[in-house]
Amino acid sequence: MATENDHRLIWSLPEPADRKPRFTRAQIADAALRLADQEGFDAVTMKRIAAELGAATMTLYYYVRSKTDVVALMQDAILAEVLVPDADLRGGWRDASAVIARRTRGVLMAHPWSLASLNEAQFGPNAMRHFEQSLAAVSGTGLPVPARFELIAIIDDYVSGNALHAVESLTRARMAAADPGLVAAAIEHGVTQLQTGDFPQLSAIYAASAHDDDPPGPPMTEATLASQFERGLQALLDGLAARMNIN
Amino acid sequence: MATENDHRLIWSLPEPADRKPRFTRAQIADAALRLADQEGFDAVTMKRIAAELGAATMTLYYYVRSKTDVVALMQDAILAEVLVPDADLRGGWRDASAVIARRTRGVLMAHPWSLASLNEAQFGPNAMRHFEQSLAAVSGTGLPVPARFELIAIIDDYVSGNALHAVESLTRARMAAADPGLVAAAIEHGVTQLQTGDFPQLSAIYAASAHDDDPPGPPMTEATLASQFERGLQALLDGLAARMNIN
DNA sequence: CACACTATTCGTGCGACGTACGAATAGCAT
DNA sequence: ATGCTATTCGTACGTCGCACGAATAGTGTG
Repeated sequence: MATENDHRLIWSLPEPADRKPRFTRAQIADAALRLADQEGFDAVTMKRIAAELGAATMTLYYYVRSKTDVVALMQDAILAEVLVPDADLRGGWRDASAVIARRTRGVLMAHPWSLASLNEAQFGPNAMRHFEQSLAAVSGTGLPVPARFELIAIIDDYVSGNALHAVESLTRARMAAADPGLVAAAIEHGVTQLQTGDFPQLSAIYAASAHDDDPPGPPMTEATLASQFERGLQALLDGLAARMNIN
Repeated sequence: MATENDHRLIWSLPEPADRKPRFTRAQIADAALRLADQEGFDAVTMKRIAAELGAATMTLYYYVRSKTDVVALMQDAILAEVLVPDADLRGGWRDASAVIARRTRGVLMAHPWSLASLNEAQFGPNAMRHFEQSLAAVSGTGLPVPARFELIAIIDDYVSGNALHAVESLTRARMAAADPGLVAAAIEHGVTQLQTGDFPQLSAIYAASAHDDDPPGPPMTEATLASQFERGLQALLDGLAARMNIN
C-alpha cells in the first residue's frame, strides 16, 4: 500500500533559488500551458514540457514533486486570467458578479482541459485572489458572511456547469463538421430508437422538424451558447436577489 | 499523424452474439463501474476489468474497440440511474424538473469520476432516455421547442456545476480530516498571504472569526451542500419561470 | 462421428507514461 | 586551486493502452 502522504500544496514549498536554477516554476507552468492549449491536455507530458524548455525530463523534478504539482501550477496560472480589473467591481453586487461570471466562463472555455482536470486542483495564490474578488463583488449586499459564500458558490456552480457543457457542445459540433458521416450515423441510429415508441417527446419533435432540413433549435455556435449562458445567468441572479432579499 | 477515424458510437456497432461469447458489454461496464466506485477511476484499467471478469486483458477488445468505448459504456450505465419513475413527472414542469435535477445530482456525486471523464462521453441509449424525460418534464410549459431545450440546458448547467464543486468540497474535507497537518499548513500559508494587505475582504472575515475557533461558514457536510444546492435550484427556477413567463 | 470453418480467447511485444535512484556537472566559498 | 553541494540528467522499473497473430473451442456439414 502506497502511503500517499505529503499533502502539502506546492506553494507552501520554497522554490529553488539558492544558486542558479535554470528555470522557475512559472516557466514550467507556462510551457505546460502552451502545450495544453495548442495540442491538448494529453500532450502535456513531463518529457514534452522539458523538451519545450530545452531540458531533460528529470530536471523538472527539481522544481516540482510530481506531475500533479505541474497541473496545480497550470490551474493557478489559469486563475490569473480570470482576475478582473478592480474598477469593474465598483457597481452593484449584481453587475460585479456578472462581470466575474462572464470572465470565468470565457477563461474556462479557452482552456477546456481545466475543467476536466479539476479534481487535482489546489487552492493557490490566484485562487485566493479570485475568491477575494468574488467577495468584493458581493460585499455590497450586506448579507452575513455565510450567505455571501453561498451566493458566490451558487453562481460559480452555474458558470462552471455551463462552461463544461459549452465546451462539450463545441467539441461535438467540431467533430460533426469534420466528419459528416458521423452525424448521419448518429441520426440513423436515433431514428431507429425512435421507432420503439419509447420516445414520444423526441418523436414529436422529430416529426415536426421533418419538413425542413434544419435540426430543431439553433446551431451550437459560440455566440448562441454565450447568449443562452447570459439568459440563464440573469435568471439565476433574479432568483437569488429575490430569495436573498437584496437590491 | 494518426488518422483518428471511426467516430462511430459504440452503440451503433453490433454486440457479438453469433456463437457463445462469454461476456456482454453490460458485464464489462458493470465490472468497470464496480472498480471505479470502489477503488477510483484510476483503478479502471483494461487489465483490472478483465481480471474482475476472470478473462485475459485482450479478450475485452473483442467486445470493445478501445478503453474510450468502455468509459462511454460506464457513462451510459450511470445515466440509467438518473432515470426517474414516470409518475414523478406528472406534476408541473417545475416539480418535475426539480425531481430530475436532484436525482441527477445524487448520481453524479455517487460517481465522482463521471464528471471528470465527461470529455469522452457519447450520446448513448440512456442519455436519450434521460433527455426524453427532461423534455417530458418541461412539456407542460407550452414553450416552443428551442426554449424547452434552453430551459433544460440551463438547469443541467447548474446541476452539473454544483455536483462538480460538491464532490470537490467533500474530497477536500475528507483529506483534511485524514491529515490535520494539511489544513494547519494551508491556514498558516493563507495567513501569511493575508499580511500582504492585498486581501481586505478575506482579512476582515478572518479577523472577525479570530475569536471563536470555528471557520466561517458551516462545515462542508453532505447535508449542508445539499440544502445549499436546493436553495440555488429554487432561485434558478424562480428566475427562469419569471423570465420565460411560465406558470 | 470426423472434419473444416471461424468465432472467440489470449500471449507477446511495442511505445509511451510517471518517476525512483544515483551518477555527472557546474556554481560558489574558501 | 579545491571542496562542497546545488542543479542537471541518464538509466531503469513498473504500468498503461493496444496491435498483431497464434491458440482454442463452438458449430454446421459431410
